[in-house]
Amino acid sequence: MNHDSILRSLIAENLVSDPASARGRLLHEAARLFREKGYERTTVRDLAAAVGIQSGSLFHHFRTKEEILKAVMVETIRLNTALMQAAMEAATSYRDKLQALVRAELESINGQTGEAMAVLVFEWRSLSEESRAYVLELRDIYEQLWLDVLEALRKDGVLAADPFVVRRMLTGALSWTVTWYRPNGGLTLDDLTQQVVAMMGLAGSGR
Amino acid sequence: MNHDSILRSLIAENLVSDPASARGRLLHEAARLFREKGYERTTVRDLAAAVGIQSGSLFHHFRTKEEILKAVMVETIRLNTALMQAAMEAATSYRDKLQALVRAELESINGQTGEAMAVLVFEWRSLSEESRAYVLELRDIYEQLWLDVLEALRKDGVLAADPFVVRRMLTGALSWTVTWYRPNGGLTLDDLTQQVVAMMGLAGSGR
DNA sequence: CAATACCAAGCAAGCGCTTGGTTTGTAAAC
DNA sequence: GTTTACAAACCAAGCGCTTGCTTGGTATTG
Repeated sequence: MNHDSILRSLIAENLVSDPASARGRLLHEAARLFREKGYERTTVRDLAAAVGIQSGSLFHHFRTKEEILKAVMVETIRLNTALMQAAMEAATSYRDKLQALVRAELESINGQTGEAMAVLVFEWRSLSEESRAYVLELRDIYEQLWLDVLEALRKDGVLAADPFVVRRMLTGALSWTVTWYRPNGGLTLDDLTQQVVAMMGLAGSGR
Repeated sequence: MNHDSILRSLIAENLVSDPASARGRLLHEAARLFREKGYERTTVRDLAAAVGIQSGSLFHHFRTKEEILKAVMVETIRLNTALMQAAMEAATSYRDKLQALVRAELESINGQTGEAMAVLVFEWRSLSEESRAYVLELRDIYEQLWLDVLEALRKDGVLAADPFVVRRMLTGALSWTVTWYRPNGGLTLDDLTQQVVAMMGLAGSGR
């Protein structure tokens, strides 16, 4: 299962919007603007202008501005959970599974869904109580993928530290790359992946 | 030089505000509110109410709301740069210096200045162009402390990875602790420091 | 008696969102 | 193959409210 076929099946199940649809294009522009200026500094007029409609017309697609933020986050988590699951299942050893997870998360943060991932990291405070609860629920599924692999590595004696702590450190380190990593800086995502794995004393598993 | 004496000398040089002064109390409350709700969602009325004055009276102390954000950030960097410098100079070996830096940064993120540090991480987009340039200038001084130590460790062959990459990964991992670490969770900052150092293959240097 | 710190009141601008009505796309009815 | 029906998509206008900030005046302090 490659990136495109996973995306297509999620669209078919109505779990994420088709990027070509009106809704999909709006969500893409929203992610870009939220990332660039922050949710609060982005006005509904900005959002509307970005897709070439009047501000009032937005409210035929979403009931509130916050619902747009929620949709950006929810669809991003859904897509990346699916991508991550596929990347992980393709690997055989737990060491390779971890490397696949790191690579996939770096990809999701610095690739196509990067803007939306940054929104997910930086704008969660602008969510309402209920939206936040729902997003956290989805995030837990995502996080469990990591913990399963890290716990297996620990049982095998490959990992000495607490899986929870390690996962949290990795979350910070990887998501922070969004603030500094630039693909055309001579450093590939594979290079980065290698450095991270090496940093954990798990180097030498090939690339 | 301990924490208090460093703070006092910075106050004497007018580089940070006395926490007991009107300005200092306002900045402390501002950091708390910016952290809790975000800069944009915090109104000047919120800020004024937090220190028990009218919203208009704020503008006798600061010309704009943004100037308050800038002051929170600038004073926090100044204080933590000084604290970090002291912590580092107290250590003898480079390995111990790194451990001291990690410990000091965890302290700054999760201790007294934690709220302000979180603001520094999450709210920089709300700064004006000029303020941002100034804050970045101060940050560069701070970052150089880290790079000097990491580069020395690399020359000694203790560290295999690129100091820039390592520092950035550490920045992410450590600043992210602000979102999950709770001191009364059975995990001390010393424990965390140990785990970080161990994660880098530099364990066994005592605590 | 000057400077500092504050209050009470409110302005202009920008905000999310609503409203009433028009255009566009689609598909059945004739 | 034109007409009719109807919903979805959109526009133009603007309402009600909140925002950062200003103003003119009054205590408080050394």
